[in-house]
Amino acid sequence: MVSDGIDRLGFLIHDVQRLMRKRFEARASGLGLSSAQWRLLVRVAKEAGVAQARLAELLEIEPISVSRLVDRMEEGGWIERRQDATDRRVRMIFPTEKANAAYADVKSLAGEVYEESLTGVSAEERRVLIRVLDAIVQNLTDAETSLEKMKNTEGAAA
Amino acid sequence: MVSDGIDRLGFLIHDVQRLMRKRFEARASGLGLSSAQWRLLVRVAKEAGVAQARLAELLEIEPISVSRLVDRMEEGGWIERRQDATDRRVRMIFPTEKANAAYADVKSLAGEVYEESLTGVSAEERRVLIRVLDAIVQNLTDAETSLEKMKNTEGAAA
DNA sequence: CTTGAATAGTGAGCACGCTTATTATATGTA
DNA sequence: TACATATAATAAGCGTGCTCACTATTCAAG
Repeated sequence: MVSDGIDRLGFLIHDVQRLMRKRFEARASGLGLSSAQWRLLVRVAKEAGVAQARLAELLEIEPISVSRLVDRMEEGGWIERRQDATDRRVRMIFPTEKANAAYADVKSLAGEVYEESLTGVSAEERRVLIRVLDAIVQNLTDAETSLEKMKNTEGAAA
Repeated sequence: MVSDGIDRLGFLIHDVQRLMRKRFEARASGLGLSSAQWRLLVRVAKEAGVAQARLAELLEIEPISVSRLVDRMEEGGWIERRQDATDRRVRMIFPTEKANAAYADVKSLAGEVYEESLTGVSAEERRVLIRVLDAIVQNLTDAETSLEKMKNTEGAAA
């Protein structure tokens, strides 16, 4: 069926993501913190000293993307790299004082963007939205995982 | 309130967008068509001869981004630029035969990704999802517009 | 006609994601 | 111990978005 709007799902998600990012960054531009940097900072604030490889898992991006992001954030004074004493391959990531000081402000700023986005959307609709988005993430993550596992099984079987 | 999950809205939207894009491109990689290129192609298929500036409006991206995208799509043989006879500034964009031939296939492929994403999501939940996403786009687009227009005039809300 | 503003498109250069490949270090095994 | 494999991080280079600046062209006054 076409009239249900599902055929626009990809376009809608794409538009919403872009608009929310732009809105957030317009507000946070004074701080010099992008939305990608904010996502990383949330993780680092909750788990100071986390390794880059672990951040890549948590953020579900590639390790190389974390490298570059951390480069810019270190330059911006948001985080710092430290050597792990027991494994010299590892760079542990810590938030700076600047990051800790800004954290609460940026979080409330993000909340404002969410509220602005959801103006006129009922509590029940909000619950459904979050539930469905969670389900989509689950569906696509599962599918990805099973694809990867099939590749391995294929190799073993052959 | 934190426990309703709204504080994760930005992260969720971001994750869903990224996962859907990756999933689409994994399937369309054989064709050599990215999701951004597919978005543009949908517009061009519906309105052959559209100017780049109009495409930028429709896709809600900047004209320079359209330029680059059209460069790559022209090189990939998906579209072609033609001069407008009455306004020599304008480049009119037309789909190629290759694009017309692939259109139905790619569209059904996109539909598959949507269905896969929404596995286990009820018809009612899907309606709510689309409705709320539309509302968010409206809220953020309106806000953007009104911000620009109301830079100097405070108050006087409609 | 001439001038000035608006519009269409593009160049340069940045952020943030990716794939592929490389280096340094750990770890498992013969 | 020595060698193969796995893991952590980075380098090179691409796609897609952006801002800012620029050229070419059209249009609106005068």
